[in-house]
Amino acid sequence: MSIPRAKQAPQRTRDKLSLLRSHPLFRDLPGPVIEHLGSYMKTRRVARGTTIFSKGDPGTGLMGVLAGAVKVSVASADGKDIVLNTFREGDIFGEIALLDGRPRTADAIAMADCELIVIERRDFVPFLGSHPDVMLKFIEILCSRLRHTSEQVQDITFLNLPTRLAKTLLQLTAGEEGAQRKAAITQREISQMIGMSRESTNKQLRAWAKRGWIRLERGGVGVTAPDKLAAIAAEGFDAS
Amino acid sequence: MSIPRAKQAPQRTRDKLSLLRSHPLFRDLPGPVIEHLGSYMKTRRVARGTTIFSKGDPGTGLMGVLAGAVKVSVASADGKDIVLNTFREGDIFGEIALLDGRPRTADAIAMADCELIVIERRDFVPFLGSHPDVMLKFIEILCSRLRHTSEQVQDITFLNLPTRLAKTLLQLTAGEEGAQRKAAITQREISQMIGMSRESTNKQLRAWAKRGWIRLERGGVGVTAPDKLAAIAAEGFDAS
DNA sequence: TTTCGATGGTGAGGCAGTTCACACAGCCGC
DNA sequence: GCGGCTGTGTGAACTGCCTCACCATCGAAA
Repeated sequence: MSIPRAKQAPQRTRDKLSLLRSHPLFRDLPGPVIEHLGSYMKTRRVARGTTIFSKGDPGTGLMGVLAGAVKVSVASADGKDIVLNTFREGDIFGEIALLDGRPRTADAIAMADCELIVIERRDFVPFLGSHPDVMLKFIEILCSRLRHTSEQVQDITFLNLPTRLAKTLLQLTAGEEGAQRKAAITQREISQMIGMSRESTNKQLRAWAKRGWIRLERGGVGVTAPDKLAAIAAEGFDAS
Repeated sequence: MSIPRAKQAPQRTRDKLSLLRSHPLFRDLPGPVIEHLGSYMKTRRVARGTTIFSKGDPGTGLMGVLAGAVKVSVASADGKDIVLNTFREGDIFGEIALLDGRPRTADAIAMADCELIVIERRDFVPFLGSHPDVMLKFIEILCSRLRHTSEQVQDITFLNLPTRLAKTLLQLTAGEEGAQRKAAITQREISQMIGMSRESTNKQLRAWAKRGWIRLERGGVGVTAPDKLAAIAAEGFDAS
């Protein structure tokens, strides 16, 4: 019943080729092409907390998550962090630097032990040039990223702490319908996702825990009353 | 010496084909292809304040600015606005809805009298499919939009009012080196670009005007001491 | 087993920026 | 040339969130 420890070995639920075959980006490609791509890929295991790439690095390639979870964040001059995006099993990331060849604009850090795939830019770009259908898929991905980031701008400017927190908790635990919606994440990371201080975030979480809407554990949150949180996320204020 | 009124008729400094030929998206295309594209385009004149498209509209096409300026913004439930992006002569916008076919996620409003070009999605998508090189250009554009929006997230979360304001004033007046860097824009619009209240923005502007760093007119700002503003934008605080 | 870093919990105090309530100037249309 | 609208200017009161300064607990490493 407890939230799975992040440190346990990542489950190898899929391998390189299986990720390719099931990912929308490549799903429609003929088998030989997928195997060809697979030969370019390397896999990389990283432990929780590891920096996968840093802001300013030359963007060497495209990354995919086979197992684990990754956050993409930036740090301010005075040590604060904000999370721009998170990725989990089956997602790909790092496509901006891959596509435009410019330096990475953020850090990528493993939120749990991860297994990643890496495709180098020098291998991928020529492939891309001869596969317009894949380019179209990338365009779709970029568009959805853009919609996501622009929603983040709106959330930050329009919504207050409880609203943003409720929204984020629901997103974090989405996909685990039924029994217990829970997520393995520290409160500090949550605070960085919503762009608020750890202390303020903690106080709001406690308040909801006291009402029985969520359950708090070390390194994890469980949502027990998604409807209450959804109401706050929608109303824009905490109608206790 | 005064800031040009926004209401004056837009100068027709370029026509449809000239925009196409000079825009990075199409520059490298052969002449006949450009003329082919040109036959799909319509032009549209809109007065300052006109809503060009609204959030939720089906994304019917790609827009280009022949003359004037356009802001893309979203409104919150309680009437506040935030500007996500601005476009001026030679820019194209509305490419997200064009490319992924989903509804517009923001409003586009003419900041001055404008002349626009419009290419319908149904005309453009087939063209795109047979021009991978143009797709690559769009990928570049999307990447740079993404970098811009993610920088906006960082600015909002990390920087205070003076810093964001200084940065924005410099951007607004960039490109007008030498004599007088000025921009025709209302203070309310500036406040919406930096995501702060009009009142706070006004007070900071006045403070700088008193020091002689900027000049304020009705409907415009002139930057007289760009170096001072650059210092604030860099330092992150107002070291008077 | 002890120590130490990472995580979570909590209250007091401060402040940047908001909200509200005006007042006043230009500009536009009639 | 007269309302009315838009743009600007300004102060007082308020407030959400941050900062700071702790302490408690857990887990892993030494």
